[in-house]
Amino acid sequence: MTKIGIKEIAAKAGVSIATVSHAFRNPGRVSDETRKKVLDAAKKIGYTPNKLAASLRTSRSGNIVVIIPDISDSHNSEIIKAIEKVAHSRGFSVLLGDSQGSEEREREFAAMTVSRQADGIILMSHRFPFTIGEDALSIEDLPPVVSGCEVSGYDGIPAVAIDDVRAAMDATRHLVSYGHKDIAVITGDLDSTSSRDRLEGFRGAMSQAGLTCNEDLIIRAEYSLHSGEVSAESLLLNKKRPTAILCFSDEIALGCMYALRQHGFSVPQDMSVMGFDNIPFAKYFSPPLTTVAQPAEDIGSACATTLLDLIEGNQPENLRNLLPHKLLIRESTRRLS
Amino acid sequence: MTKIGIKEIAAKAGVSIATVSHAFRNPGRVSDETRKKVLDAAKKIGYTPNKLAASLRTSRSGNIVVIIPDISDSHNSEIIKAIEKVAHSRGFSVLLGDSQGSEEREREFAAMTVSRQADGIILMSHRFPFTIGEDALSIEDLPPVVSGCEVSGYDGIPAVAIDDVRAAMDATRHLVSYGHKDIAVITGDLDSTSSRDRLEGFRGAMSQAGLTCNEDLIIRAEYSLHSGEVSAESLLLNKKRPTAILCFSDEIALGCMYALRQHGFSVPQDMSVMGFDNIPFAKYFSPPLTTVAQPAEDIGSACATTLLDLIEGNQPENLRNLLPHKLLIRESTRRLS
DNA sequence: TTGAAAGCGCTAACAT
DNA sequence: ATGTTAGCGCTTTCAA
Repeated sequence: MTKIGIKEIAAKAGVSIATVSHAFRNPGRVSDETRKKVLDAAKKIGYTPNKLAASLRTSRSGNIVVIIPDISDSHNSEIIKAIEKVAHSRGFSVLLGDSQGSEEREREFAAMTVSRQADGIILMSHRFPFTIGEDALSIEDLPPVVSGCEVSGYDGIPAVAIDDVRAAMDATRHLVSYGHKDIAVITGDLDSTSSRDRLEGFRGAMSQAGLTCNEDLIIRAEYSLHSGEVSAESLLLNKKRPTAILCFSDEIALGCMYALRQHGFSVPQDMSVMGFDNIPFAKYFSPPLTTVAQPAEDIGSACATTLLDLIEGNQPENLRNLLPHKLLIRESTRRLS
Repeated sequence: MTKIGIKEIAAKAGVSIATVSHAFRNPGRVSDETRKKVLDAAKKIGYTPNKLAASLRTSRSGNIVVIIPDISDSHNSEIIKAIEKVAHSRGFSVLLGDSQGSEEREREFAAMTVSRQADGIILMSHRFPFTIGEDALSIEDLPPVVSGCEVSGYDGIPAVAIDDVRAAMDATRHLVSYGHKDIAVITGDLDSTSSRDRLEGFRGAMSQAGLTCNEDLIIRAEYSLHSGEVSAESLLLNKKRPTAILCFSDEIALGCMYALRQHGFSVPQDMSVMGFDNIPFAKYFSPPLTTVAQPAEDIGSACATTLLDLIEGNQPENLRNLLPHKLLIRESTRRLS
């Protein structure tokens, strides 16, 4: 099979390569007749443009990379699915940057913009993968980046998120309204702004309610089933037991409920448990999980839309796009009587 | 900031551009001294090679695309995570091809190989996204493809999978050994070989046990929580109720248990439920789900390894790579007494 | 409306 | 060991 490119089509259609190129991407600049001729020739000969060559020429790869700590986390995979959907609809492809929490990998993925493999970055990690100066970059010539989870310390970059402080307050108030006073919390990584904000919201709501937080009941964990399980166990060792546990992710909450069950506690009779995210499984669990829903799909879409706008040269009007959260009261929390 | 490329480094280091190129990719062909000079210059000036240009020249994008019906399905996301891991370790990037079940999208993603955006395809969907002849391709010049889930009808392409027939037999035998005779099954899409194979395994094991399958108890569904829920409800309408339900995915099983609970049935007291896959949540569920574990991570790694070998010109020795499954008996099935 | 021609930044013969 | 040079396949002025 002889290699086929724009040249072969040009020959076949009896036009110049420039015309072939135009026929494909600037249909307006060629007569309908020639365009048809070209398209026919292309179809007949089975031609697909080499996107690499076009990308090199235009310095536009048509790819975006999404840097995400763990793609198998349910909440994350919902988001990335939404990202892919809008990217695809706008002619972009998405490169998967599962960093497994490693900063080095995050930087490698981020570097794909400088090696021209990607035109922009969606950052679902809390670290910023460039060092101004050291990467020989000034802040102006950072590649297009949007954060989907509140990067710490870089105010210039657009971010999409929920209001974590208020979301955690809402969650806490729910527990308080159910009569809980001894409330434990299992956080995510406190390096991330979102976890810190949620903790702040929790403390705020507690103090507004005139309740004191018992610091021994605040466990720092990771967003995973296993971490939830382990954390719950350590909580059970505490001499002062909580009556409710607020978990900063549904996976944590589910792991937590598992551990509780293993140790003979039933939820919500013996202890109330709340999650965060509203992953699809939350509703199906037994008991169905009370949680603060994040609009995962909207977050993903908004990230992608913002990034693509940025790539296409439109600054977003507001850098902080706060999406609404929603308290979902199901059956894992109960009113203390 | 002036545009910087290999030329600038060459100038800065006082060598030719060929030498710069070699310094980066054929370290053996330059003296240590010059190489150091080049690397220093590159570092000082903040240079990263333009991979697009290299790709165009070598016709190797360094990308693979994974076509998958739903990336937010837990089992799938485990697999894709493993794929990403080995791809990354071998210097490849992965393009996400979430097809949402659409054949058209699958073809679009597959076409990324012909437009040179990807060097190969991992197919987690059961449809083959090329039509020999129509895509003006003969079977020889298909791009490198490996299937992670038994594509129907294309024997030539390497596949990685478990032995679905035997896996389903093992599952069925477990149920039978627990005294179940009226066993329902909720399948996945029967267009897929794996679902059909599982069904075949089920029937085989039933007949080996001298039991007859009640066709009314075989429900065709999709691999999702919701589909499991709906299917279980339709099962409950049946006049002859099963004592056990074999689900062809854990998500189906979890959805199924939810529906059962909603209707006042408790698992496993009133009905036994089994899943397939062993997604991380399976163990954490209440009751913990009895299931047939698939080695998701190994499947992903094997797919990626095979594909990359293929891309690098090595034919795999065997086209069918069958990985072991494992029966995991937990608490969602009970012995009939 | 169409075509000629100059690259995009790099790789890899081939020559020195 | 290093340099010269001819492209990879396309886009895009600029001129006809």
